[in-house]
Amino acid sequence: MKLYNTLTRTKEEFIPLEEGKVKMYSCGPTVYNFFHIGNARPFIIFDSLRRYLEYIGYDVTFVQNFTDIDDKMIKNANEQGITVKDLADRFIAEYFTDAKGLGIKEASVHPKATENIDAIIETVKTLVNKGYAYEVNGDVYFETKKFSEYGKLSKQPLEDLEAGARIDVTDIKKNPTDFALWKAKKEGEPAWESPWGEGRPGWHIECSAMVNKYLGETIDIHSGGQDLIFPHHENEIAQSECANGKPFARYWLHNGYINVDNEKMSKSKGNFFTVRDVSAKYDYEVIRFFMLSAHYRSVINFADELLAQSKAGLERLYNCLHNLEFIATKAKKRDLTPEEASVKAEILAFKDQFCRAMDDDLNTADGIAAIFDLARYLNAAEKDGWCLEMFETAIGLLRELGGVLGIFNRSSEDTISEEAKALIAERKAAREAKDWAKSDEIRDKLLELGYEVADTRQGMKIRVVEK
RNA sequence: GGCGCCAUAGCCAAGUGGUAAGGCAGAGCUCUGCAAAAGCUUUAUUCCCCAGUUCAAAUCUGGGUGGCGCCUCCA
Repeated sequence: MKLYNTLTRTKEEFIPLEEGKVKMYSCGPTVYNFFHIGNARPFIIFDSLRRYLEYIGYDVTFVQNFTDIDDKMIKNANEQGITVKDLADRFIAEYFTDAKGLGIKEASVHPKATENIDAIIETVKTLVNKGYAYEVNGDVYFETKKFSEYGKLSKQPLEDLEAGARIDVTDIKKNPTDFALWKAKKEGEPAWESPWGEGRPGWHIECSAMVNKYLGETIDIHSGGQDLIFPHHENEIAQSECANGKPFARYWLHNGYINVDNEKMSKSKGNFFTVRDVSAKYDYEVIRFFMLSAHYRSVINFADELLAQSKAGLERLYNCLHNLEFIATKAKKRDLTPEEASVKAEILAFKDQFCRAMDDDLNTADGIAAIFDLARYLNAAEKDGWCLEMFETAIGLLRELGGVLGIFNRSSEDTISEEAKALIAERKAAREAKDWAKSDEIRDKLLELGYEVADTRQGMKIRVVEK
């Protein structure tokens, strides 16, 4: 598999440090609010990468943190008159609700900064002892000048960064590009004991410390949004490589932004959407499918119309799947005929097409195209006499490939009310008796309840009407 | 000023040297008690513009034009 490495700005063949195993870290959310669709992109993308790596046989250890202590956490907790911990607990729970909806698997570990203060302090101590960091009035700063490779990820020479850095007259740092590892306690802030007095960790250090603790000194893949390249990931590299004296992450992966009306989504512009809000109109799964319909490094635009397009496309795939599952119930179990055997081989060839796409820097757009090609092939195939194994092959492959992308999680039954189920049964009987008047009457009744019925060759189809 | 990305049909989007994937929408057809849905077929002589390299360019090179982003918390 090839992956685009931000460190080298090229696509490289992915070779893990230890054969068959992948250690992967992805920067998680700061839990002060519901996450928005911009946050959702890396969650979905790198979940798909993880699923694909597992699919092709790797044993993946995936770590994603929760930043549960920082300026935004403190500010929001104060505004709401609750503790930082209460705020964190609430939005960690909300994270899991949305993540589950989006089909994002739980990480192997979801460490929290506040539960790893010891590891953080240890890392800061090491950096101070080795002369990479200095203390001023209870703050500890990393001295960027001491790390000659500083800027290697963002390809920004230190001099240029300094020239562009904001100069704050009250700044007590030696250099404008130095950044905080530890912040001295201010009034009303949560704090922990440390060799430099009471305080709390800086933002960047938590990731370095937790990567080290849960995955080790050198990991295979580190991922996140493009806007984390500088300064966050640059700083992580500086911290970890100076503390450990070893390479930090071998492959750096960064996803592109989501724009709204062609502008970056941001809170200051007021043009952001939380996943929770969007999920009220479009299924979580539609949001996920939308995110995967373009290459992860490209900028994508977010618009209602585009979600509607994704929804229609996903529906096409579901129709194919459900139709097959319906016909399969009538299939007989017997050996494959020679013709069936060759059709089966043609079906399985779509798996290769899918993997070729995914192997090329996680080209999910092409991967989805492979699934659409498979769906069209299956729709057009003459399936009347197929034996059970043929259906199992077709359905199995659809679910298998869909599973790598995290789709096909919908269960059709659970959203239909008991009342509607009774009416559906009644209508079925009426139709068998060719009582069209009654059939139409029940159809109208169901529509009022929010269910649209359609009579197809495969029987009665029920769909929940647009929310 | 430094670093970087993008421009392909009405819309979305792959393809990065060998003669334009896929999806949505549209059109035609099939099926059908009705309605609807679904399925099949079809839809770019052409890839922002100009010049160049090449037997061959959407793909490479140079120059334009337009758009976006990072360098400050940010996915």
